[in-house]
Amino acid sequence: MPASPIAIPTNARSRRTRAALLDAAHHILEDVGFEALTMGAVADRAGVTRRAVYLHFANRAELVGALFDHIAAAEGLDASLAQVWDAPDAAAALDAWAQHLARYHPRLIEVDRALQRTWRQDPDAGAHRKRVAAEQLANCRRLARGLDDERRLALGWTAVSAADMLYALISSDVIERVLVDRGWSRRRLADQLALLFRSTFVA
Amino acid sequence: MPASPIAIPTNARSRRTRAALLDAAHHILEDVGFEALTMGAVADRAGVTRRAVYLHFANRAELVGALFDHIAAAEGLDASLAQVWDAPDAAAALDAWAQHLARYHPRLIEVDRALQRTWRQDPDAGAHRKRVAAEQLANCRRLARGLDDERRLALGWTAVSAADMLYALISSDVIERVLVDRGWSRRRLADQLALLFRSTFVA
DNA sequence: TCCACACTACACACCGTGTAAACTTCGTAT
DNA sequence: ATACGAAGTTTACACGGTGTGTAGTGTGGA
Repeated sequence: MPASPIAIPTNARSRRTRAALLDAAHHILEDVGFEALTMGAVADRAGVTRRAVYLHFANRAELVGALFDHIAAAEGLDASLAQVWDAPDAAAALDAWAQHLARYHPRLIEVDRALQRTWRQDPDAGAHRKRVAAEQLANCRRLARGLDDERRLALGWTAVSAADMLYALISSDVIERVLVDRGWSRRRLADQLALLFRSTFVA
Repeated sequence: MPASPIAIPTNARSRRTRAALLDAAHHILEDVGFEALTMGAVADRAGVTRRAVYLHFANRAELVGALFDHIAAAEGLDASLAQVWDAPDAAAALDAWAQHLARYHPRLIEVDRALQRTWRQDPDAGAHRKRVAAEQLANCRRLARGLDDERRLALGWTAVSAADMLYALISSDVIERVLVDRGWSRRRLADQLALLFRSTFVA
């Protein structure tokens, strides 16, 4: 049994504290990195007992999961994605997708890593992982299907295989390797990524 | 100071134990995953005290670093790579590279993840990380330069930017997402990856 | 006003890392 | 063949993180 997650509270005081905890976690992640994201650190930063954190999140995995959604909202995931679906055609959507990745993903890299780590050691945390993966895959499918519908999908790809490959390429790791290890700018990442997508998937 | 690593011993007994430890670690990684790769587990499996592990590796990071090399050798990294450099031209080398990734990387995914994790929480472990990254980058540069020299590098890329992008695409994460999450076969991965590389980088 | 619930304070068990010191066993060089 | 030194054992610690238990304090909302 997946250890029922703690429900989001209706109570004012609770909601305040919960938000403070998520904000604290967010800041720790940005300022120090996910290694420092301990229950104690979050509690301290939120001005609350470590014990109180467990009144809001059953365990670290649950906190990190909630944090992901919190940050996605705070950083404007939906707004960033909207620009993709607003594109006039599928090829343009792919360009917008590259821009979206370069714009949005870097902000999520730390959480993403934290998530990756937690859900591996915590079989329970699989639910959240699955949800995120499903959302990402859905976006990729939409892109690939768009190309296919417009008959602009490159030879050698099907809507399914293109979606899978796009899904693989979302990996924060790729973005980090280029941004951090190789010192690219986001702008450059967006351009080169768009180029890669176009030459690979667009006929 | 980077806490000088423990030298590889000449002593027979030492070498035997050290090998046993690395083998034990290797098996744990394959059978259970890197979460189970604790000093205690490795010691148990090698039939040795936990304390003895510290006679061979200063800390967990050093063990994992050594393990990486151990596995690279055991799984035949050099042989796998040789097939890339044997290719008749740069484009064929890129195909061979895709095959190499699909063939070799899956075996290293677990260690790679373990490494990623350790070197983040252990500033000391940076040395090993740098070395691996440098080797990977050198390979990518060689591929990109090969294309460039043959004037077959696609528009929009330079030898440097192509190398960087190839380097980013090595990420075990990409391979895992497609192999594990999407259920691709290695064969399929190799083919689609080759296709991606060719259409992106080869004029 | 009063009650449930959020939160605190303090305490505990558990696990993993890394270190310490005194002891035993094994390899090997003479 | 033996004696020496390195490798390995045993037992024990300190430390930091997670997660739980429980009695008591405060605060929001009806």
